[in-house]
Amino acid sequence: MPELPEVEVTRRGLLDQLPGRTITGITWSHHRLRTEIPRQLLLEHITGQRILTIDRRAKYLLFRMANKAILLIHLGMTGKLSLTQRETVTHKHDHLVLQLDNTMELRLNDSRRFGSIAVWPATHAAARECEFSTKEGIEPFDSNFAPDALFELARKRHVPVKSFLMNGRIIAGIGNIYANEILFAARVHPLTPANRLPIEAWQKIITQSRGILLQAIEAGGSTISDFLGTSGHPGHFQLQLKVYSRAGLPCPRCSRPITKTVLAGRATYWCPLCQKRG
DNA sequence: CAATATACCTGGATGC
DNA sequence: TGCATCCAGGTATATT
Repeated sequence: MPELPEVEVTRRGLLDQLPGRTITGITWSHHRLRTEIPRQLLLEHITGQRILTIDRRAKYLLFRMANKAILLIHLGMTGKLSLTQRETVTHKHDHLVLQLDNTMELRLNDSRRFGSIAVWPATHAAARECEFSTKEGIEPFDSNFAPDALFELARKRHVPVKSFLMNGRIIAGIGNIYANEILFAARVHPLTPANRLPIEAWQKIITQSRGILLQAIEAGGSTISDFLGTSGHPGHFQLQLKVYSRAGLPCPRCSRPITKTVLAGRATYWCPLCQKRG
C-alpha cells in the first residue's frame, strides 16, 4: 500500500503530536511481521525514551529517540500507524502499541504483516543508518535526482523504465501506483527499456515524479482499499489517478481506452496514444 | 551483474 | 450462503 506519499503523510501526522512525548510502555502481538519483532531491543532501547523527531528515508520511518537509538518502521502493503486514545477499542492485526506519557498511544496495524520493525541501539545507530541509507535509492526530492544521474544509472539496464522507477535500490519511494501515474504524466511508455531513454525523457520523469508525489502528499495519499492517515482519515489522491486501475476507461487526455498488462508481476497501465515508446 | 521468479500474509471482490 | 480463485500499495532471497 504505502508508497512515498502515504509514508510522508503518516510522518507529518505523527510530527504534530509525537516529538517531546515519552514512550512509557510497549506491547506487541505474538505474530511476526516480515521479520521478527525485536521485542528485547524495544524493551531495552525504546521503552522510557523521549521521541525527538521522525524522519523518512525511502518508505521507512525513522523515530529518533533522546538516547540516540532509532526505531525503524516499514508499513509493507497494509501497515497503518494511528494515534488513538488509550481506551479506544483495539483491532485485529494491531502488532505494536507504543504507550505515550499522555492519554494516547501509537498503534501499528498490519493485516498482511509485510511491514517490519527494527531498533538500532544508540551505540550502533549512526553506523547502521549510514549502511542502511547507502542501500536505498535516490530520494525523488533530493538534488541528486537529476537527469544525467538517471541516464547514467540506466546505461546498462535493459529493464522497462517502469521497473527501473520501482527499483528501490535505484530510486526511493516510488511503488506501483505512482510509477504508473508518473509515466503517464511524463508521456513515457512504461515498457520502454530504461537504457533507451534520452536525457530529455529523464528530465520529464523527474519533473513529473516530484509533481505527482507532491500532489499525492497534499491529497493525503491514495486510499485504494485501506490506507489511513494517523488520525484515521483516508487519503483522496485515488480520485485523481489518471491510469492506475483504470483499464478500459477513457484516457483523461485523449479518451482512448487505457491499456493494462502485467509487468514483473505488477499491474501496469498506460494510454496507447499518449505514451509512446522512446 | 542483471533480470525474473518466488515467498511471505490476509482479506476483499468475483464467479460458480 | 458457501467455497474456490484471483488480486492487492512491498521487498528480500533464490534462481536463471
